Amino acid sequence: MKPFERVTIKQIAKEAGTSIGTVDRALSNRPGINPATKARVLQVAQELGYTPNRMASALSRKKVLRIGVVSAKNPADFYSYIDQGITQAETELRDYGVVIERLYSPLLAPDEQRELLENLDYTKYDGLVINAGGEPSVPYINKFVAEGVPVATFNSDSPGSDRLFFVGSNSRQSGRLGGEMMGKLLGGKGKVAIIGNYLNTTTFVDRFGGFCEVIQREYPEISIYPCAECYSNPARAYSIMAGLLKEDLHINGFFSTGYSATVGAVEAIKEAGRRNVTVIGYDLSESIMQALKDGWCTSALYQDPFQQSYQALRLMVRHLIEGWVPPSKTLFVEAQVVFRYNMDSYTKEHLQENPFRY
Amino acid sequence: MKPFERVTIKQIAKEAGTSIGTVDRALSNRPGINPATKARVLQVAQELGYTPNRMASALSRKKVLRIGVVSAKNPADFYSYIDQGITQAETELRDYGVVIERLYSPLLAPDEQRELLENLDYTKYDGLVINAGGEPSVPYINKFVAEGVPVATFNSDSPGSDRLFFVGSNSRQSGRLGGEMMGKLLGGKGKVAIIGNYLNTTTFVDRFGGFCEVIQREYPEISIYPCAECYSNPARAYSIMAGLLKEDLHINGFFSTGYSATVGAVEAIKEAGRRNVTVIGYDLSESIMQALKDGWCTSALYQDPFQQSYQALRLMVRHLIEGWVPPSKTLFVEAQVVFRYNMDSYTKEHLQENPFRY
DNA sequence: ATGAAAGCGCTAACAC
DNA sequence: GTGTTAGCGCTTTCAT
Repeated sequence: MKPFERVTIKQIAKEAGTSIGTVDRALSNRPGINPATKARVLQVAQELGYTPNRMASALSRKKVLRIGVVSAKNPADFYSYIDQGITQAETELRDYGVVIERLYSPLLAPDEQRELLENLDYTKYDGLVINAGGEPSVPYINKFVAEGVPVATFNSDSPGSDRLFFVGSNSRQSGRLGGEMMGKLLGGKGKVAIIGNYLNTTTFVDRFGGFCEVIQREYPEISIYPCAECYSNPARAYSIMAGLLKEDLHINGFFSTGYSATVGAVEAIKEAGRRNVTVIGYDLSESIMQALKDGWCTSALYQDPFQQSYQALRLMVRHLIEGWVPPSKTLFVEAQVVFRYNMDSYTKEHLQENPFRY
Repeated sequence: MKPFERVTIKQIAKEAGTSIGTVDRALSNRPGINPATKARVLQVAQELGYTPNRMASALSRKKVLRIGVVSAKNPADFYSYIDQGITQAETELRDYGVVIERLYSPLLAPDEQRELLENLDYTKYDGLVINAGGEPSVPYINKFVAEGVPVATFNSDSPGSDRLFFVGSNSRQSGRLGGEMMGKLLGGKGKVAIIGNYLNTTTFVDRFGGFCEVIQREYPEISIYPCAECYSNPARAYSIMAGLLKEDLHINGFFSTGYSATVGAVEAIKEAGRRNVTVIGYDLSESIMQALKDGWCTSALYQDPFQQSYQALRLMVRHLIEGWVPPSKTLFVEAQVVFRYNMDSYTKEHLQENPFRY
């Protein structure tokens, strides 16, 4: 229990033979300072190993940093995890004077997002963190940035935009992982069918591409059955799968690259009672967890939505407070491999009472 | 950009018709206050929805919270990850006036830890976070706690002690996961050999128990070959494995429940050129990652040591500052399933430049 | 261009 | 038992 030991601006002022006001001007890059004094102060700060006290800074700012989070409400199954990440960031960042405002549309549909962004009073915010709706959201993001409000995207990106960074998953990488797992689980031979939500989305293309890359290179005895598209409709995925299973094409593996595709596919396999097929899906929900438990789904690849919103917010605050800039425009959170016996960590109840996520 | 909107003690004081000093006495549970006034103040605080401003609190404390972290240096391969977690916690918690002191012995051997704890001037610390050495460390931990210095353990526990909580992995659960993966990767049949570091440690017993539980219940066609002990010596694990492979007992799976066991086993399999065996190991290192890449190791179960030290520190600070108490004495971090194509996220380089771990 | 001073919300020391 | 006051390190405003 000793007094604070960190270097303060006061010490720098003394050392540099000036006042704390001037030190602040130098450190915070504010105008009204002689370049020579500025250089000297910076030099001293460097030598003393000064690190700013973020708490004192936030306290004296006397203003809150207001951050708007644009996302959706449904399907609640999925978005509640995102919301939990936001809540976590909210409680942690409150100490830094950060206030978060949720701006949710019912769905993450292009129209709904457009309307929301159209009517958004962006001048109220010091930063915007957006679960973006792809191409249609680009002009809005660019406008916000042009007007001086930094934007970060998460979960779903708007690649061409001027956003500062994107926090999400590496689809190509997770596709490769899926390929490897499928290859190993099938013992290197068989026939696998692939079903996706929309075949023309980059998410599908990347997951599919990664999957095929590995299968073709490392598991030549596994063939890939041409893929089907279910338009994010579990019922459609179900009927496609049911059809495939009936034809008996000796398919022993299914790779479904999206949430809805996984739900529908699993349902069909359960209905057909086919225990001898290996199913690798994406994302988690009550129904997928049940399938994991009952053995109708072999494994799920999960890209922790909690982490995506949580980290995007943390980094935006770092940008706003410390002027941090990302090393890359795209920041990937690790995909989690979920089997039956490590599934419990991802149930909603578990997450809610997880002491590490408070 | 508006002024702070949170309720302050000043507002509570005004509302309760008293001074901020009294409010503080009530809120911080300090003596010298009339029970009646205290109740009234608490009531008002409750009504106004007061949340303390941790920044202002840390600032005005004028003291640092000094936390000692007891751990080891070697094998550096492993402990450097633990150290990274400590560094992360250190930078994040610095704002809260937390100073961390590293107290590392060369190895985590009973004698070395005992000596370190014996000579530890625990009165210097507000809290101690210990990578404990099991039973031998219990009396020391109990003494520290008795003398008023709270203790938390991480990575390795001292179960019978008075520590506030333990942050580590759930061995039984990861054993089950290993069993499930082995069962699925072997297509439900075969013979698997198990090798561990010390057969009488709880870690081994739990991992082994979880593994057998699942294999016996769900994969009756898989037989388990009696286990071998390698005393944390890779060379010994190597010779055991080489022997087993030579005898040709039709073993097609290996489950190694510890780091050294995994390293040695993988080496033997590589030497024998046996591609047809499935190996599930524990932990990660340069050599294991190389084996994953070359296909000599199928998958590794990884209990993120970074998270263990990082979270233990965070929670200890929460305890010290907010009086938080854990919901359970044992807090588990999730085991990660690592294959070749998601391995990169766990390389040291990747972790170092990971923007989420700064 | 620079210095002095007020004050953010809280704790701790000191008066009464 | 209670009120008052002096800071913690920083930002901001107002003099100079």
